[in-house]
Amino acid sequence: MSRQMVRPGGRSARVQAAVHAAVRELASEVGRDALTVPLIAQRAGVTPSTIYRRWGDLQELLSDVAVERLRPDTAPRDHGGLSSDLTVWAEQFLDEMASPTGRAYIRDALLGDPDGSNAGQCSAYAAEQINVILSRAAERGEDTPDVETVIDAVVAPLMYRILFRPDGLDTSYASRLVTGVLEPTIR
Amino acid sequence: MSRQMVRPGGRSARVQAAVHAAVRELASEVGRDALTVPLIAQRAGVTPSTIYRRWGDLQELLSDVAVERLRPDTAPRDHGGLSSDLTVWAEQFLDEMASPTGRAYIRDALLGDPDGSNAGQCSAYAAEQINVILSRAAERGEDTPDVETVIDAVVAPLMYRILFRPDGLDTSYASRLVTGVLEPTIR
DNA sequence: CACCTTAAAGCAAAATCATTGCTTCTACGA
DNA sequence: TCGTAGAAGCAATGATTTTGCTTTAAGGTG
Repeated sequence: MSRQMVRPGGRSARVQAAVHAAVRELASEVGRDALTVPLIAQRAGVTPSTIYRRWGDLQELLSDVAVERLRPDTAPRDHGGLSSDLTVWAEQFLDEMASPTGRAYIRDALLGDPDGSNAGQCSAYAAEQINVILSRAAERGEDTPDVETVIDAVVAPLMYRILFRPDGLDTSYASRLVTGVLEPTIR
Repeated sequence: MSRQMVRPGGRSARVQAAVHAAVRELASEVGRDALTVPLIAQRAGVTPSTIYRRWGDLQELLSDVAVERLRPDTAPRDHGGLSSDLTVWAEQFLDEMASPTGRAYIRDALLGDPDGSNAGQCSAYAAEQINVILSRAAERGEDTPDVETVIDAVVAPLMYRILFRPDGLDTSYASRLVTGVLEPTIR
């Protein structure tokens, strides 16, 4: 019943692809805020009622598209050590997510998401990336925190600030968080 | 130009109060998702165009109301010690925010918020509460972390999970986070 | 391979919502 | 007390959303 569970390869899949493509195209042409269901439908060669019946409303559609765009397209780079792997990853995560575009995607993903599954997917992407980094480090014999710890200590603070306090964020904050989780000290 | 900066005591203030009240009443009567601008306008004894002119759209109005409802109505209770003060506060914070109602308010606050000021206000509320707790502890001579640290280590993880992974949250998670920030240990 | 079944898409009308120009009201300052 | 300007009301217009019904096509069955 999930929106991703359409009959693959059939007309439904074509419509989904066309609609998603239309959203991405129009978002870059006329801007995220000018999107409307009828506009998207026209570009996708589809009737508006199809979109309303499948996605419910514009927000849910945008949420779907946002999750798709927030999926990492590549495994985190290997820099030969846990510390640099995590630092680079966190800095890049912050860069991408704190940009106006990134914030818009995050908000879209959170918004049209009654059951929280889309937001959960975003979190799962981050967890997966971190898991890759930690597993690699463990194979090297490094001592590693577990994924949940990194999420609490790095991802959560980054996300919190991106969403609630977008000012004064820079990459040094990300690296400080990573340092904090990797080198626990007595305060 | 902020929405709070209306002429106090005049007609504008009455309208604002009536509209906010209408939103709260209707939200509990027909449910958050059934709210529409015309419905709210009718209940508030106001024309829809007034709402559109003043707030722009439904989302911004809901964002305003949400921030108002997320404002703590009371200072955190004093339990005589930093650890219990913070633990109780964090558990209550989680309770309120993780409920369906609380999540809806958070999302609304984040949503209709082009400039991020409403979300920033929410964060400021939490920071203020924590500041009260920490100041009290400092006066007692307790050793305290600073507000930013508590936000990173307690508030951010709670918020992250509320927003991105609403499943499997319980009060013990909140107290674990508090313990973590107050009693730093070498992992 | 032809035929059924059914989920999804198209179509079009109706309802609802959003926008806007213009008028009227009222709080505030001189 | 009066003038002014910001805010609200009103009403017409335009856009979006919803809905009943029809048509299409994917996937299963004999």
